[in-house]
Amino acid sequence: MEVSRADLKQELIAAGIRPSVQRLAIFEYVRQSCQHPTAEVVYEALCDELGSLSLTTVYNTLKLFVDAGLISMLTIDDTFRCFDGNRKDHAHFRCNKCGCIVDLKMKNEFVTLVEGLQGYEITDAQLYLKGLCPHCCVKK
Amino acid sequence: MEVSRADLKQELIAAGIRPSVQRLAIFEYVRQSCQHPTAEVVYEALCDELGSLSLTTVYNTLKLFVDAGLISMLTIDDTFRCFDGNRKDHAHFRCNKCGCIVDLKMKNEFVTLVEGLQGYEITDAQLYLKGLCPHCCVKK
DNA sequence: CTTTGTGCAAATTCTTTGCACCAAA
DNA sequence: TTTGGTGCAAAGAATTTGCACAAAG
Repeated sequence: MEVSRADLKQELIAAGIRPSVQRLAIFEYVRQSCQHPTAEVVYEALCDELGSLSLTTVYNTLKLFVDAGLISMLTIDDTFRCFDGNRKDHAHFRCNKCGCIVDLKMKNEFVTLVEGLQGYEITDAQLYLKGLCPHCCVKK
Repeated sequence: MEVSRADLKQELIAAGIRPSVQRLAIFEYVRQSCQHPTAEVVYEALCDELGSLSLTTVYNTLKLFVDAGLISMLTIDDTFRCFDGNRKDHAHFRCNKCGCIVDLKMKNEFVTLVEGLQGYEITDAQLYLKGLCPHCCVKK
């Protein structure tokens, strides 16, 4: 499952994005993370490693990746945006109690569920479920 | 399809919410609107009608309704929140070009599409599709 | 009277912008 | 040497908070 830095670098180049040190580090971090990090979290995590990094660069870079379709932005929590490097088709669940965000596998593609899409061109889809996660259900 | 003010008032009372003039007007507006208004839009629309109304009250009230499960909040556009009074199970589409947000009918419930929900308690679901609407597809 | 609702102004937070400096092709 | 990237400080925008006054039970 682990992808090499060289592969990630190639992926950036293929998308027409120059692989600067910052960009590659941010790309690697978001792609390998299972945590759906916010820009702030990415920044904190890479600050030391990179020696120099600004939050502005993180914001710029994440936006660049989203626009290029390399990662996606989640708005499942209305109080912050987070980012997802998982390229597989999947849904998201957010626990109302502990705030965890987890990936869920799909039985089928999103659009199969929707009627009347004639004439639409769909480029992105997100299914957000909210409630209580198994852990929080128990001690409810 | 049109619901009377009296019915909406009863619905508020049933939810344990006192039907003040402002609350009833906001509730009616969001329920009857097909436009997925933002707090700002609700405010602008009702300012004249009510004579006195503050944006704070609109924010407070919409939050109250969402928490009571009377309406839902959409985060399909990451730059603003909007609200939806449509109680039927449906998905949303947002056009990347013109910004319109439209309701889409579902063939099935959201959860039927997702695997591994054992142990989860789902209280809310949103399916967001993005791309180009038929109108913008044509003149693309 | 006592609790609840409203609304102004100020504060907060997340994100973007303008601009100067730096780095790579 | 020209184009593109980074990062600081400041601006911007959406939402929330604190507090005083008004209204309803």
